[in-house]
Amino acid sequence: MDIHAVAKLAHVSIATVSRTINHIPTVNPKMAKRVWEAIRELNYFPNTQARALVSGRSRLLGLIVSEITNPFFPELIQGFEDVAVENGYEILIGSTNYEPERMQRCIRRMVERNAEGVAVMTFGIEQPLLDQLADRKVPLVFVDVAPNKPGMSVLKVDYHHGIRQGVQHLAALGHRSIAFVAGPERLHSAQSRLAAFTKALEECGIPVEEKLIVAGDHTVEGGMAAAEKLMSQKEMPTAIMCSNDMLAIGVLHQLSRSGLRVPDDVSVIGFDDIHMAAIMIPPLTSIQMSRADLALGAVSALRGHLEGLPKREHKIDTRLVVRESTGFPRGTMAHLRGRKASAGSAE
Amino acid sequence: MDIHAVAKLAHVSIATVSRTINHIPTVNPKMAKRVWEAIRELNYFPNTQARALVSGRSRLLGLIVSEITNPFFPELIQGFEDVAVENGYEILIGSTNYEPERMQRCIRRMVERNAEGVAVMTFGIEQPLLDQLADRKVPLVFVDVAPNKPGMSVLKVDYHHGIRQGVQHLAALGHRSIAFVAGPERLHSAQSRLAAFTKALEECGIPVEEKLIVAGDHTVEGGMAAAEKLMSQKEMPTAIMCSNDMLAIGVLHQLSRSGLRVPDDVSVIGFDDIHMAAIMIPPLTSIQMSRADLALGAVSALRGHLEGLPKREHKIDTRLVVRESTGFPRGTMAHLRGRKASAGSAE
DNA sequence: AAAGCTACAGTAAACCTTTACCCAAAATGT
DNA sequence: ACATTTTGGGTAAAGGTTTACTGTAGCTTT
Repeated sequence: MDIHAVAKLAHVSIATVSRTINHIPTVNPKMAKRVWEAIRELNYFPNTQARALVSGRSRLLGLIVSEITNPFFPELIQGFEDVAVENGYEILIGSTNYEPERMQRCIRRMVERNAEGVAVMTFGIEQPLLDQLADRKVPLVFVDVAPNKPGMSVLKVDYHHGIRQGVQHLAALGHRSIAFVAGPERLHSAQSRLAAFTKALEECGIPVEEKLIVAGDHTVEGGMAAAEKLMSQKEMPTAIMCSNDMLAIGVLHQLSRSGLRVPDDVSVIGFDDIHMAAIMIPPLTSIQMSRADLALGAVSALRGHLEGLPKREHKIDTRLVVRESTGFPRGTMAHLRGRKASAGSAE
Repeated sequence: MDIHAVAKLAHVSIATVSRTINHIPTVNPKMAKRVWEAIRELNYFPNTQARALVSGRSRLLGLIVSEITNPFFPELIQGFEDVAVENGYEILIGSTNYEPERMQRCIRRMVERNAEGVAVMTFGIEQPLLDQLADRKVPLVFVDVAPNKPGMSVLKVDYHHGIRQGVQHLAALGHRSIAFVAGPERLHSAQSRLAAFTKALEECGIPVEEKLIVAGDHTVEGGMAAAEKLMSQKEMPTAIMCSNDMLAIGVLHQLSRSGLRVPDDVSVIGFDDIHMAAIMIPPLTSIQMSRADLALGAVSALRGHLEGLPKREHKIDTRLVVRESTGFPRGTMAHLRGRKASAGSAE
C-alpha cells in the first residue's frame, strides 16, 4: 500500500497526499481531512526509504560511544534516544570498545546509512578516522575537543566546577592528603579531569603530591589496582578522588577487601554520578555530569548544523552530589562520626 | 557521486557496477577489478536508501527493550549490535520504560523504518500492540512467550536449570529457610522464575513457605523494600534468592544498612549475572543468562524467518555462578567462619 | 466586464539503485 | 564453416516519495 492508494481513496492526487502528510499549509483543510481519514482507514505509513531517497534527508542520527557496558553510556543513549525521537529522528548506535578498527567500521556504517549527523561520545578520537566523516560533510559533535572545522561542534564539559566542589568538600571536612586516580592518558577527558583536580588543589592551598596521583583506566579493575597501590605507600591518603565512577567502585571494593572502612578510614569521590553510584555500599559521593544535558546538547548542536547555524559550543555543567562515602579524615573529630552525611556542604 | 560516476570511471555500465558490489558471480573478474578500483578511487558508498527502496530490504533490525538503564539490557544490546553488524544489519533501538504508550511508538518507528524483523526483549508484551507488527508481516522474536502465529519465534529461557542449581547450592550449604524476592506479576519471565524456584524447592525436599515469597519489582529500591519486609518477620530466612540482580543488589544494600553481614548472616543469590554482580561487595552469586546467547538467538531467529524457515524455538541456558555472597547458614559450622572477608564489619 | 491575481490541486521529473530482459560475442558442436 | 548454446555486459523499468512546474478556478481591481 502506497501513497497512490491513499490518493485514490481520498479522491485527490498523490501530491496532495504528500503535502498533507508533510503539513504543508497550502492544502485545503477539507481535502486534508479527507486525506487523513483515508490514511487512517488504510493504516498507511509513508515509506521512509523513499522519502529519504528523494528528500536527501535520512532523519537518522548516529551515536558512537566507547562501550555500551559502561553504565555511563546507556544513560546517555537513553537521553539521546528520547531527544532524537522527539525531533523525528531515529538513532544508529555504534560502540567502539576503544578499538580504532571498530571506530572505523562505525563511521562507515553511519556514512553508508546517510546519517545526517553523528555524535562522537567516545571521549577520545582518532584524528585520521574523522576525515572520512568530515569529507562527507556530515555534521559532527564531540565532547571536550573537536577539530576546528566547519560543521563540527563541541560539548565543553566544565570539569573544573564539579571537581573543585569535590576538593572543597573534602578540604572542608579536614582532608589534606587527597589522592587522585586518573583515567587513561590517551583520553582527553581524563586529562582534563586530572588538570582540574590539580588546579582545584592549588586553589584550596593543598600541595600537589606526585605520589598521590596514580594511573587508572576507567574500569573497576583499574580502581582496585590503584587502591592497592595507594595502600602500599608509606603514607596512605585520607581521601581518594577518581576520574570516573567505575574507578571509584573499584577503589571501594579494594578498600573493603583490605578491611578499611569508607568513609571512616578513607573518603572516596567518584565522577559521572552514574546510577550505580547511588546504590553502592556506602552510596558514593560523586560529581555529576548530566547525561540528559549531554544528549540534549548533542542533538541540538547537530540540528543546529542542519539548519545552517554556525558551529556552536555547548556548555555542560558538573556538580558535586554528596552521599555517604565522604567523611572526616581518620583520627580526627571522632566524636562526630556518623554525622558525616550532613557535615560539610559543597560550597 | 553515484553509481554512474563509478561506471564511467571503470568504463562499464551501472548494471555491472551494481553486480560487482553485490558479488554476483557472473561478472568477469577483470571488470570487477576495474570496478573495485574505481570505487576505491572515488571513495564511493552505495546509497542505502535507494538500495532498500528497490530491493525491498532495509537491512534494519529492531530491538525493543524495557529500559536501557537496567544494566541487563545494554549487555544485550551490545551482543545484538555485534551479531547484527556482522550480518550486515543495522539496529534500531527502542526502549519502552514499561509504558504501553512508548511501546506503541517504538513499534510504529520500527514499522515506518521498515525493519525486517523486530526482537521484543521486554520480558512482557502487550497483546494488542503486537497486532500492528503482525499485520505488517514483520518477523518477530520474543522471550519466553509468543503468540503462536506464523513469523513469530520465541527464545525459551530454561530458568529452571539455573534456579535449581542455585537452590541446590544453598541446600548443600545447609540452608532450609530460603526466601524468594519475586519480580512484577505482569512480567511473564518473573512468573517463570518464581515457578522455577518453588519447583526447585520441592525437588530438594524443602517446603515452600508463603511468607518467604515477597513481591519485588526488579529494581534496587524494590529489593531494599523486600529485604526490609523479610527482616521484619518473626523468622528471618538464612538465604534470599532474587528474581533479578537489581533486586539482589537492593537486598544486599538493605542488609548492610541493618548491620547484617553477607554471607555470614544471610546468603544472597541474584539472577541474570549482570556485570555489576561481580563487582558488588561482596561479589554476588548469581544465575547467569547469557546475553550473547540471547542476542545470537534473536538475530538468527529473525534471519531464519527472512529466509523462509518455519518458526523456531531457540533455547537459552542458565547456570549458577558462585561468588562470595553465599555461605553456610548463620549459627552453623561456626568454626568455618572467617574464611570469607566480611565487608565493612566494625566490631 | 475584462484583466490580472491568488490559491491550490495535479502532472511529471527526480532521487539512486536493483534486476528482468535483451543482445552481442565467444565458445562449443557438427 | 556454419549453427547453436553459453556467457556476461548493457538498457531500461521499477520502487515510493518529494517538489518544481503547470493549470484552473474563483477573486479582486479598475
